Amino acid sequence: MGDDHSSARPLRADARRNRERVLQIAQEALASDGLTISFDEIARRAGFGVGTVYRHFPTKEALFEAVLLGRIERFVADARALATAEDAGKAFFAWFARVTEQAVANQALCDMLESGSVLRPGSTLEDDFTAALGRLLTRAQRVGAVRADLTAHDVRDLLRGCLTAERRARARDGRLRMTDVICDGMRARTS
Amino acid sequence: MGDDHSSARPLRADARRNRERVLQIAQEALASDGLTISFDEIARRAGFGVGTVYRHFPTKEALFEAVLLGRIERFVADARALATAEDAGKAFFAWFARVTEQAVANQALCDMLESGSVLRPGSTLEDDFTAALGRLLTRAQRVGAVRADLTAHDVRDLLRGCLTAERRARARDGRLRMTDVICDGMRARTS
DNA sequence: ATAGAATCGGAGAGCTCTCTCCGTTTGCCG
DNA sequence: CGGCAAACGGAGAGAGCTCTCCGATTCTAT
Repeated sequence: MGDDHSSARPLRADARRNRERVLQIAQEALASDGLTISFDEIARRAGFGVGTVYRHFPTKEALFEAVLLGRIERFVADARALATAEDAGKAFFAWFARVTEQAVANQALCDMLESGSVLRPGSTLEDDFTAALGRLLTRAQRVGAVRADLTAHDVRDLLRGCLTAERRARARDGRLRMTDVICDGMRARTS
Repeated sequence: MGDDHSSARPLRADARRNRERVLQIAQEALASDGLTISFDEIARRAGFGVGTVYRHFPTKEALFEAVLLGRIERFVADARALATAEDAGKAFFAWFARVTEQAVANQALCDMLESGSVLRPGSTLEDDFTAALGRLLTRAQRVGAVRADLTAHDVRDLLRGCLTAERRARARDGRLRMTDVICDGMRARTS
């Protein structure tokens, strides 16, 4: 997923190793500390000079994207895979719970999903995310599993809120899942 | 509220005027920009040197508390006033919606309610808030209006999440209220 | 009006953060 | 093994933030 601009020239062996190490450490640091962690701090934890890290990733944002974009792309892929499931209601709620579950364990992922746009303007990932979500939603609404007045953007916003709530609840004791409550709220009231 | 340490000596007339102006500007700045706004920026907007603002409020936090604490105290007071309402379910949901409604219009209030503790450690406001909320909740649960498995802390966390979601939704178009969905999720499923 | 106290203004200390630059070190190939 | 391109390290520029200090200014009591 990196910015290999491949076919240019293969990285020297030590450089490739170091690049991997930076990604590994950045991944851990982002999961525990979120997007506010400083670039210097990541370099320090990885045991490199800050210049070395900048050699591999030209900006802080580039490094963070290298770590996190794949995770979000997988959410989109999951949604697409579930778009043909038999039970549309179950598929929708399973996806919602799965995204929450994964994101809650990763501070930076939460920050990114909660923030205004997943990426710097110009990317289409945010749109892909909402579109894939929208297909799950529409099918679930068609079978009467989800309130008909919700849009994909509404669900997107509820997901943000769910992350905020669930993360807090987990920090306390994790007994009750806030996600359950919010999913219940999205269910159609037909029955 | 204020740190008047009254009965010391009355402020000079110009100083009192300036103090009021700082509070006024800070209130507006916090509502629109949230807790991340800088102290210098508030001084600039108010048209004062930064030293003047520090004369009135010894730290950034002190200024922010002077602006925001009263708002949160009013939420607590509202909850206490509603604790004797006839319809316990209606009282609970009305309070929840009221807090959301007020906070959503004020970025800094959201930041404060969503952050870990309302105040620096040592204050009891956070506890008062949760306790007052808890009384509304218990009464609503007793009449079967709210899921029995929710605790006051759960509702506190759902409120945080609701603010995140609702603020986003409002920024889009404000048609559907995310608060409705989350309140529905909190309702008992008895019927 | 005037002295003296209260208040103001803003330069700047000290901190953190992102990112650059370049002298030093290291891996690679003939 | 020798030489050179590639990679490394970290000092430091530059920006932003909180907060302090003290000379300049303004109010007020007499």
